[in-house]
Amino acid sequence: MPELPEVEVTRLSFANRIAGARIEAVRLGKPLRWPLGVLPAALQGAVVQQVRRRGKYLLLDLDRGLLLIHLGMSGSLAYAGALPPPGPHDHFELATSRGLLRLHDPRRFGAVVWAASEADPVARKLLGHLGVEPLGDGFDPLAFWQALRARRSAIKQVLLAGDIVVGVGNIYASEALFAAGIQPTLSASSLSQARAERLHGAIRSVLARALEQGGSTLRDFSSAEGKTGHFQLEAMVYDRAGQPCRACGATIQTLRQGQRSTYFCPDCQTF
DNA sequence: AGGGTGACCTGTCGGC
DNA sequence: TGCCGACAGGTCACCC
Repeated sequence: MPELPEVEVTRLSFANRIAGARIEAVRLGKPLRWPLGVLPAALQGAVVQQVRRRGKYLLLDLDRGLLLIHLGMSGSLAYAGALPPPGPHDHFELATSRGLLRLHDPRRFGAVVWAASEADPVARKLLGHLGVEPLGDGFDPLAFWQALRARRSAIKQVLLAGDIVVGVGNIYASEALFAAGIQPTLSASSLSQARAERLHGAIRSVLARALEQGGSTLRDFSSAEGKTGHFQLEAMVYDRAGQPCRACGATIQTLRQGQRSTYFCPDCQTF
């Protein structure tokens, strides 16, 4: 479910409410990804100071260390004063002085990892290679083009790799490439400066619009306060194979890149 | 180092 | 109805 917009929507939906909460108990379900050490008993009694986001990771800053939460493919958080009894896919829960924070993740590709700090090797392994934040000041058009020039893979796969720019997943990669008029199979290194700058703008505008719409809810995504997203209703290409392009009427096509589906318009994406 | 592949998991859907 | 393969919002370890 979660690309940058969904993760950010999730963050915004509980960050203010959980700030200052003291962790009173931890409940674990089945193991998630990267069981990097057992969550330390020190978690108990720790106070959540703020919630940040880096790429698709949520970072809960505690008064001792930080908790990295990744939603994987199927994860979502819920945060409320009370929640229904945990189900078979609820694999992590914090009981705090201000309510319950629960991770629901059927496929268990998500992760909850504690690190002493961001300099901790555990945190660096997960965050250290990440590219720039697409909605931040560090996402520069010229630097983006120069980074792309060094990569011979297909532009779609370079976007997904996340080491140049973070947060763009399978939905928004297809959408941004459509908005920029670029064929997903084009080698990243062959983008002109003008096209790279257009893609830079497209990534920003697509992610910002998705954020405004509360993210995309394809199956079961919802924010920590239970709200679903609506961006999927205005997707131009994602999950629209065989349907007419909303811009030109041509039939939306699909192909596989790195075992992921890519959607594109053969008439609008010609560069 | 960049690039390609398989692996991790569970649920759902379409076809036979 | 039942079974079986393909596919689903991500990312890492592992090869060359």
